[in-house]
Amino acid sequence: MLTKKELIDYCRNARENYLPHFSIDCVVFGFHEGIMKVLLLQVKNEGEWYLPGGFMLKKEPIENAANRILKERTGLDKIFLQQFHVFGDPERSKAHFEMYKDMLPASQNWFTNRFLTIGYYALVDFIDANPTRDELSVSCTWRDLHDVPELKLDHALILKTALDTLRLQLNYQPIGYNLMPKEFTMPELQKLYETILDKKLDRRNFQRRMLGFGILNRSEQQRKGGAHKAPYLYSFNQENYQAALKEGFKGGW
Amino acid sequence: MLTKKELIDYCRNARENYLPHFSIDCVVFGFHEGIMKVLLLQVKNEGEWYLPGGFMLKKEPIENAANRILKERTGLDKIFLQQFHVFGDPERSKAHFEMYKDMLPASQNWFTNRFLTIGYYALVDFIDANPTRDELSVSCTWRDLHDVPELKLDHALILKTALDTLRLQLNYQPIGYNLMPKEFTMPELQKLYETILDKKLDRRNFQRRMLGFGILNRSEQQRKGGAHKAPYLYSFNQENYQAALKEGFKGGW
DNA sequence: TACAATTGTGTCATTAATACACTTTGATTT
DNA sequence: AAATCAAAGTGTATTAATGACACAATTGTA
Repeated sequence: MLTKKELIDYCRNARENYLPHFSIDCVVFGFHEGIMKVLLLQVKNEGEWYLPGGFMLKKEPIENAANRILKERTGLDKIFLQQFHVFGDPERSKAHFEMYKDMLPASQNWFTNRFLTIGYYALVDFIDANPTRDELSVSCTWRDLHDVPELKLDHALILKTALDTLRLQLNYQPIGYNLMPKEFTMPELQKLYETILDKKLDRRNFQRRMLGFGILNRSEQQRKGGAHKAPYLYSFNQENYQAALKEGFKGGW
Repeated sequence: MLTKKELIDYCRNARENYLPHFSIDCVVFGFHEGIMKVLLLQVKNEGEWYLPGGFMLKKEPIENAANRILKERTGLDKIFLQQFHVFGDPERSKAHFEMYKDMLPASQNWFTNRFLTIGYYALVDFIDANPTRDELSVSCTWRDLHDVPELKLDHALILKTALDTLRLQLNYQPIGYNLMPKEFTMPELQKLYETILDKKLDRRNFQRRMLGFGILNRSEQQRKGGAHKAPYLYSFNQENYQAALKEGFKGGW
């Protein structure tokens, strides 16, 4: 919770620079070696958690704002980022900013505004990220997806919707480009899918299907050094990958 | 184009009632007997066309606003309505409201605001609808999807995105509930799909697949009176239909 | 040198999708 | 009343995709 002075400064700055009534919330999914986490921030003095988010500069494209917010929290740039829904329940933020209600008159109080939030989800390799808290939080950390604490506002709904959308997306979009190292093995890629879907897949059928998409190049080299049979290395075929991102995989009608 | 007096009234009313910077645009697809149209309005004195849209009351849920706008333009209620994207290019409305720039100071001029628009698409039977113009338009009419005039703002992009989303949706969502009469024949339903996809489908394979979804009940009766063999009548199985709307049809992983 | 663990590859059975062909029916024509 | 036409019902052979499963190959370790 902010002090009155902090609140005044925060609100003045916000009113000057940001488009009112809009916020952006990012569900940042972090992957690495079969682990899936989500980036969360913890509110100062309260212990509650929330999704990384922020506001849009008055003349900033939405996409840029989402990228900027993501860069501020993770240091990462040019990552997979996708708008998936707008959450606009008029009461969505009311209860959570009650405490600021009497500190400032409503006309100056940024937090008593109604906010609609545009949900984005991002996929990153959490090894590359450098989680950085914002001015309202005490910490910014990766949390295991199976161990997500209570979230404030409607952020639990936002997270769930993002996950549902991501899983649906797997059916007609390639993923993995900046989640995997340049070269990776098929079992490694499979682990990514299993992690997102939270279920085991058959090794052989996975390989067949994945190769069928035509977005992988197999290197002549193999990954030596493991304790067992050396797996082949693959990389994404950029041309086909980008094409598939646009066109989507086959599908239905 | 509005006169100065009209502009002043319009802006005063808007500022009092609506949430600034937000608009909603609806792509209303109208179907009937194998014809697919889209609802468009024509600007007063200009001839340009645009999608039905409007603003959100200060405390109104987004969904309600979209429904309200749709009801105002079509008289229809409780129809399939789905949010699909937010369009937020900071310059998206600039050029189109140039003419109002000098009529009113920016602080009072609703149109010089930056607007982000939330795109919804709706599916209706255009026989049921009663197209009604809004105060900025001279007419509100159904236009054949193959004969869409030049649209103002980014409405051509919005329309295209809606259509792409709808076609994708067909793969994992049932549609047709308020587009078909209570009872309909399989060829009639097929025509709906063909119209949306803009391509011919095989009669026999369509039937097999559609029945496989399990959302249809076949009536004992047949539709007599046609010039040829009497087709069976089907209706949607509400329980399964609603379930499929929520769960989606099977699909991939 | 045998072993354990992991990867590569293949096959069979089942299901889904595609491409067709023939029969049935009911009004219309002769 | 019989023949005809056009639309609808139903079926089948072929191909492709998916799911379930088995075995051989490789590599470091015991």
